Amino acid sequence: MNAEKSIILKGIEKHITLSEEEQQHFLSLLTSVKFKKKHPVLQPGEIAHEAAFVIEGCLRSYSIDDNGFEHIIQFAPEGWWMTDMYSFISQRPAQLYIEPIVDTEAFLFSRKNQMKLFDDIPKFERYFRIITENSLVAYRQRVVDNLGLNAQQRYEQFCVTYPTLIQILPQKQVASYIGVTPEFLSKMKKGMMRKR
Amino acid sequence: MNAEKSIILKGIEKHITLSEEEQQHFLSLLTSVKFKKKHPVLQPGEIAHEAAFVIEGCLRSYSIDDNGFEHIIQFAPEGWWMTDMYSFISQRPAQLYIEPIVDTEAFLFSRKNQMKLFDDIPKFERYFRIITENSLVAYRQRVVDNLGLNAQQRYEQFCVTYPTLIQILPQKQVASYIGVTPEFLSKMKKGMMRKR
DNA sequence: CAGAACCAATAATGTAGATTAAGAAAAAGG
DNA sequence: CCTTTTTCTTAATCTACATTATTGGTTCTG
Repeated sequence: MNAEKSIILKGIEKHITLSEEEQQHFLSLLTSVKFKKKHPVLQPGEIAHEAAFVIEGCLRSYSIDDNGFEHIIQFAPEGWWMTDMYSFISQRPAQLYIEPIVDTEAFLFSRKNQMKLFDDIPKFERYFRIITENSLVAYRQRVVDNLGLNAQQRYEQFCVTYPTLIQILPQKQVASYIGVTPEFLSKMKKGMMRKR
Repeated sequence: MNAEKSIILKGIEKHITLSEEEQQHFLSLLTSVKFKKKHPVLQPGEIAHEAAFVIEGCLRSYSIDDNGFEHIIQFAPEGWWMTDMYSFISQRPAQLYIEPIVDTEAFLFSRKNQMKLFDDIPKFERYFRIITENSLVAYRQRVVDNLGLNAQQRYEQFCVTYPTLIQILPQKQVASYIGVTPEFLSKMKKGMMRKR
C-alpha cells in the first residue's frame, strides 16, 4: 500500500478498527487530485460535493465581506480534512472559497460515497462523529477567543496553537485569520520585540 | 408516554427511526432535572459529565475574560442540547459557565451512557453525528460573522437568526452574544429608529 | 410593598485597531 | 537573471466601539 493512503488510514484507526477489506473498500471511494497553488478548489455558489483530505501541501477556506476583505476561516495542512461543511452536509450552494496556498495533493471523498459508506460500514459514522466533535470544539474556541481576547492575545494564541503554520504562512494570512490588518500585525510584532 | 419525553424523541426521529424498545431504552438513560434561574449548572474547572436537553426554559453558556467581562457563547431554548462540548467529549475540566436564564426543566444524558448507547444501538451514532454537524456549521457562521460584519450587521443577523430569543432576552445578553457593550447596542438601536 | 438589585438610555471622553500612503524587501515567474 | 508582483514596515490620521458616569425605570425578593 502506498504512503498517501496509509496517512489517511492511520488517522482513522486512531478512532475505529478496520479489517483489511474495510480499509480497501474505503480507499476505493477516494479519488486522488492535485491542486495548483491559488487555483480555486471551491467558490461560493458552487456545491461542495466532496470533502478533501490533504496529503501534502495546505488548503485554506475564507469568506469575503461587503468591503472586499478576505477572512480566513480555516487552514488544512497535511492530515486535515477541508470542505465547506455547510454546503457538504446540505448540498446547497457554498458560502466559502477554498484555495491551496501551495501546490497541494489531496484525496476527495464525496458526500454521496460517505452516505453509502455509513450504511455499508456503520463504524465510519463514529469516525466522522468524532472528528466533527473535535472540529466543533475548535470553532467554539475561536468564538471564545474572538470575543474575549484582544489582537495581541489572539496572535499569541495562534502562535501556540499552530506553531508549524506560523513558519510557513505569509504574515498577512495570519492577520486575516486572527482578524486584524497586516499593518497592525506588523506594528504589534515590533512592539513585542521591544519588550524582550 | 408523557409530553416531555415525546419532545426529545420527535427531534431524534427527524434523523433516525427507532423501535418502541429502542425508544424506551434511550429514555431510561435520561434523568429529569429542574434548574432554578441563575443557579449555576456548570462552572469552569468542573467536568461536564452530562449534556442537557432543554424541555422548558432556556440555558446559556458563557466565558469570562481577563477583564471580567462575560461573553455568551450559546443559548439553548426548548428542544436544544447544551453542554461544554470540550469537557463533555474529553472529560477534562470545563472552560465555560452554564446557567439558566429562567427556571428551566431539562433531561440530563451522561457521556458514559452515550458511549454505551453507541455500542448498544449504533443508529444513535448517526443522530449525534448529524446534530454535531449542524452545530459546527452554526459556530462556523458565527466566526464568519464576527470577522466580516460590523456591530450593526451582527445585531441584524442575530434578530433574523433568533427572532424568538430577541423577545425574551434582556438587551445586555444580546450585546454580550454579538460582542458589544450594552451601551453601544442601545446607541445602535436609537440610530436604527431614526432611519425609519 | 419597600428596599435592593438589575436594566436601559444618554452623553462625554478615551483608545484599539483601521485606513491611507509610500517605500523597502522578498518572492515569483518567465 | 531581470521584471513583475506580492509582501512587509513605518507613520500619520481617523473611526468604530469602549469606558465612565449619571439618571430613571423595572423586576426581584424578603
